[in-house]
Order: sequence, then C-alpha cells, then structure tokens
Amino acid sequence: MLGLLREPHSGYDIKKHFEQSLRNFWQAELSQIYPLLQKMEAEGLVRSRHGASDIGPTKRIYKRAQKGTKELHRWLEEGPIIGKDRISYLAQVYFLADLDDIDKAISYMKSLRDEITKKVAALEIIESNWRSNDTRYPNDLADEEFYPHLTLALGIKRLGATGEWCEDSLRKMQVRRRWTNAKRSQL
Amino acid sequence: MLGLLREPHSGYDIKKHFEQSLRNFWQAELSQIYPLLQKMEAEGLVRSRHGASDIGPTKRIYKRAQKGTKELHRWLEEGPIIGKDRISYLAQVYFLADLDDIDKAISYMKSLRDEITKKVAALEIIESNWRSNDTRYPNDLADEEFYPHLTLALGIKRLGATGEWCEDSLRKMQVRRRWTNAKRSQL
DNA sequence: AGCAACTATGTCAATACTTATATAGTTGGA
DNA sequence: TCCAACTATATAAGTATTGACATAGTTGCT
Repeated sequence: MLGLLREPHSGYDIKKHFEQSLRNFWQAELSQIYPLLQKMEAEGLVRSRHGASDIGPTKRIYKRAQKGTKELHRWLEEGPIIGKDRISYLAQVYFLADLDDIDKAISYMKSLRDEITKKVAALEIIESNWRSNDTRYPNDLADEEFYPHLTLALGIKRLGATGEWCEDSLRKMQVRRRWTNAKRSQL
Repeated sequence: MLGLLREPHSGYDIKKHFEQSLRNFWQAELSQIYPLLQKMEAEGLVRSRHGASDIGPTKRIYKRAQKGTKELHRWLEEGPIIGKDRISYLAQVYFLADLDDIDKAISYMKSLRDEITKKVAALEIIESNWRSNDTRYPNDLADEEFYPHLTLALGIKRLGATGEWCEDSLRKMQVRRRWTNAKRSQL
C-alpha cells in the first residue's frame, strides 16, 4: 500500500489496484485496507485529504508522507523476501492420493489446467493492451511501468510453465490409471 | 494438517513436514500448529494419544478421525483454489522504481536470482535422492509419493522459469541503465 | 561442569486477514 | 418506478498467523 500511495489514492482505488495489476501476487479486501490506512495515518506514514467524487460519497484521498517513503525504501533495501510463497492448490495436489480415486484426481487436475489456461489468456490480453497502448514499448517504458511490466511477464511465464506441468501431470496420471487397472484385473 | 494426519504425527513432526516437503507452497509455525491441533481435536477431526520419545519430553501423537477424512475430501472435491497465491518478492519488484536508483534495483534482482538459484539446486538434490532411493522410479511410485513428487516437479519447473526471468530482467535493466546514462549525458 | 543444539509442548500478545453487515449516493436499464 | 450494479467508506466478529517467551529433557562437545 505504501508503494501504491506514491500517487494519491482512495481506499477504493487501492482495492482496484489489488484486483488489477497486483492480483498475480497479492490481494487485500476493503475491510483490511480501510483500517490499515487509518493506522498508517496515525503512524505518520501517509496523509489524507478529502476529494470530491463524480459519483457516490466523498472520497478520502491518501498519499504517502516522507516517513512512508523511508519505510518503503527500507523494506525494498532489505532484499528479496523469499520462502513465504503460498500456493493453495499445490496443498491440494499434494494430498490428492487421499481420495483413493484416480478419476477424481484426474478431474481435479483437468479443472486446474482449465483455470490456469483462462488466467494465462487473461494476462496475455493485458500484456497485448500494454504493447498497443504504448508506442514506446518495450524499450522506452516509464520507470513506473517498467517494473510492473516485469511482474506481468513473470506471471505469464510461471502460469505457462504451470499449464505445461498440468498437461504433463495428466499424462502421468493417465498412464498410472491404465497401469493400476491392468494390475487390478490380474488379481 | 488433516492431509498429513493420515499417518500419526506429533505437532513437532508436522512442523518438520512443513519445513521439508511442504515448504514450496505453505508454511506454519509451531505456535500455530499446537493450538490448531487442540482445536481440531475438540471438533472431532483428529484424535490424540501419548507416545514415548527417544529423547526429550513425551510426545502427543495426533491422527485423523473419520470426520477429519470427510472434511479433507470435501475440501479436495471443492476443486482447485486459485487466485490466492502470494509471492512477496514480486510486490517488491513491482515498486523497485521507487528507489530511483537503477543500481540498487539491479542488485536487488541479482540477489533474487542468487536465492532462486540456491533453491533450485536444493530442490534438485531432493529430487535426485528420490530417484536413487526408489528403484521403482518413476512409474511405480506409491500413491503417497506420486502426488508429492508432482508438486516437487512443479516447484523445480517454476523456480527454473523464475531464474530465467531474473536473467532476462537483469539484461533489460542493464540496457535501461546504459540508455538512461546516455540520455543524462546529453543534457 | 557448562554450553550449544536439538527434541518436544505449550502460552501470550500482537498483527494480518476474511466474511458479513451497514450506510449512502449515482447510473442505467426493464 | 424499481432494481441491479457500481462508487465509496466503515465497523464488528471471527479466524489465521507470527514472534516472543517459558519449560524441560537429551546429546555431544569443550
């Protein structure tokens, strides 16, 4: 949130950023955003002012204070935070054997593949819009776009790899099913 | 945890599983594990008994109850949980421009690359041990090993892709630095 | 004997996060 | 006119998670 508040934003705006560009690696609900903004203001990390809205109630616009910028830079200069990734569906794959039903496991993997395929397609559309909207692409992107674009590229690359892994796993699972059935009919 | 408790384990054992096989996609602290085991026992999802330890205090051994198995299967049959992934370092990359210092950004990316390289190496060692310890590899793995092995394979594949992306990004950043410096000296 | 490292269980306080709920104005369509 | 969808802020209750601390036995090294 400190990163986003280099530019002035309302809580509602911030939520939109989480739903759009940040969703590949982080998410937050409004009910987490609003109290956190208040807390950060109390700590002097951000400052707020009122802003009119074209529509709906008055906005409260937050912007990072000098102290907030310091804190953000401190965090960035600590170096990469690794080993805290969380991928929920892998926890499910890990225990798929428990179902004791390879057909259920295969349909799980198929729906995972389908979801991944959808997400890759969605990200590729975002990327192609980026290319066409910005004639300077790719070498002359502004700083504020360069790094977000890198994270998008990784998102696409990782999802692509994950999709391949799904196909690969499905093949292995199907071999396994045939093999298990053959073994069973020998009894 | 319900997945792990198909076999009897103590809280301490479970922590070790999180540190070993599960660490690529989930983690948990002992201070989360112990209270959760108690809660799950109160809910009838797991049962516990006492077990002697070769060393240290008496263990409390938990095992999944029928109700816990039902709950696990319900969760697995809900289908893949997607869009809740969390990758902390990408949040940092996204805001690297804020540092306003491409050299700092480049060293960030270099240390990210180094960490990724280390992790790939570590996972590859685990994978090669798997191959050599199990002569039946890869077609005849037991069910309980087949799916964990799939998640390991994805971990390696994704980290590999991430490593490539780091190199790629570093190249782009270095081009960018030269370009920015050239522009500056024109002034 | 002392100490570090490891096994083992647990609590407490604080922070992070989710889900449900309340409020209220605007826009556009049926 | 009503209703759905969207803009906009906020709180309450509950769950998840982390980090610090407390306790205690064992092993191996110095």
